[in-house]
Amino acid sequence: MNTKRTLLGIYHKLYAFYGPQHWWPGDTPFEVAVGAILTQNTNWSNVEKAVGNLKKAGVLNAKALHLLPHEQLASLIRPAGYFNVKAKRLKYFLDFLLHYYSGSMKKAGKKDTLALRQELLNVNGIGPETADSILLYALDKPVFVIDAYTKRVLSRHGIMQAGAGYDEYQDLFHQALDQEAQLFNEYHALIVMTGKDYCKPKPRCKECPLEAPTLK
DNA sequence: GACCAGGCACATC
DNA sequence: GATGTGCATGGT
Repeated sequence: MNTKRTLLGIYHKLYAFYGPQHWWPGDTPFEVAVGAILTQNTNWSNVEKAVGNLKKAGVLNAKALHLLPHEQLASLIRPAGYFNVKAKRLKYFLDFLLHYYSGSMKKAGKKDTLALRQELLNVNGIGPETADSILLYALDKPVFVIDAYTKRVLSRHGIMQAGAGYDEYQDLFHQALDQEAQLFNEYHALIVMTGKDYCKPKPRCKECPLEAPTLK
């Protein structure tokens, strides 16, 4: 099987069907990074409410957010769910960003990509998907983001084994595609779009594998 | 009322 | 190393 051709074929099909996605919805790199933490296992519309609260309160910047007491921060991001956990995770990220990069995403973006990725992974509350979302969507680095949808779509089509890990999925895209942030940006966003059309795998589910209409 | 959503850390085996 | 569990709101 020619993986490169397969992945490019899927990309073009999705792009033709859905069109450009213009991700990530966020005004600044910092807002994108905050959104990446808030969206963990959460519907985006809930994240929008939380981000809206932060904006309305005038605290959507590293220093102000860092000064906010836990209870106030948790209260503002409540609509995003897991608000106590996410308040802590935001604080850990802010500790990191302020300490090493003076709170500046722009400064962080000047660091070597793989080195910065490792630094982000060392922050409690930032795992591979969140780190890569920040690198790609906030800092425009060519790092492919793997999420539950990516795994579902690729495994459902037999391109990857269902049990494969994050790095295996990511390697597949990195090896098959040109290292272009814009391509990775659009492709992952399109996978999320079509991924919503795939049923979540369940034990004894007779509908699986279900192919999304766009890929048939 | 059940299920799902753009995860992650931690405990336990 | 693999598996299970807690975290929580809001839409369908």
